[in-house]
Amino acid sequence: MLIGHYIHGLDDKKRISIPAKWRSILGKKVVITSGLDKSLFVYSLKEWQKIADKLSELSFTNKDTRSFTRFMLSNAFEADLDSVGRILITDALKSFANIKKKAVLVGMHSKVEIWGEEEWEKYSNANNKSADSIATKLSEIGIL
Amino acid sequence: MLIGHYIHGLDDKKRISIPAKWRSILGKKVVITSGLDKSLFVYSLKEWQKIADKLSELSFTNKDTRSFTRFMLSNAFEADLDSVGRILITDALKSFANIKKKAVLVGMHSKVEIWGEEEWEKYSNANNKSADSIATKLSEIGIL
DNA sequence: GGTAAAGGTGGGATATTGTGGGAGATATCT
DNA sequence: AGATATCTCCCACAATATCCCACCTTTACC
Repeated sequence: MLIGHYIHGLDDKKRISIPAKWRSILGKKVVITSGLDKSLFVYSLKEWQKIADKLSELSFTNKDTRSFTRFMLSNAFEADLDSVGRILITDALKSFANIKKKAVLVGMHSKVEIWGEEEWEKYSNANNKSADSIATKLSEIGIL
Repeated sequence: MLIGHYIHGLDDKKRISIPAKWRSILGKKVVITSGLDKSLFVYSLKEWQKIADKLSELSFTNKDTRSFTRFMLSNAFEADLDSVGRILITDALKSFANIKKKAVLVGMHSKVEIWGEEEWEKYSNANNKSADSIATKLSEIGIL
């Protein structure tokens, strides 16, 4: 289970370290793609396969599913962890998530999200304020 | 699995490089034809055979499937990769996809799409905006 | 608190890839 | 048939990505 968050820097070669704790879970190869809220999604090869299978079931003659599949696949990139556990962030993904010098890696169950530092600050600040009201909602529906 | 996208230039001889990562998947010979949304489809010989089989199963008496089959087959031709992994784009296909100096190669599971650069920009800009609808799609197929 | 291990960062050498161009073979037109 | 244009195969170069090793900081442990 991937949890917690880490702030790591991107070097000149656009590499970023995957936290050591997560490496055994993610494996040697991962797939990174554009996600939601200006973040990137990182999947283990196994998890990605599940998604890819579902996508390939969609018919390419339907216009909507075509554009959705293109969104998911065109920015996807199979990245190998190097000998010290880093992956490469392509230019396209880097600018999609608005990542500058530092990025935030967030553990989200089975996948990792990567955020640009500023974007993360903005998002989590806005979200912490509403955490109370979310907690209230959760208790109302009996989860917490 | 073919994923990601690359921007490559067409030289004076109308050749374009197939990304090195994809060559082992596509093989030495590919079939290129006019696709959907003003893009070209590139299949490995094996995948093309599947498509051709499916097309032949379609009813000849139906007007729509007839014209679709014609559309897929009439512009298809077999292209060999040269010694450094390039294929030739005929004038007909080049103008069909409105390819000028640069083209975008998009990995779509089992096939590659080739877009004119401007066309790709237009298309992806028009589609990336709707993150909500993407989230909806994701939950529909059970990813989130 | 000091020492050892582990994790994150940086940089250099090498191999690979994308692109351009040339020579020979093939086709086309007068 | 000859000349001209086109296509195909092959080689060369420059840019870039990949691999590998070394450093430095932080963490853990005695």
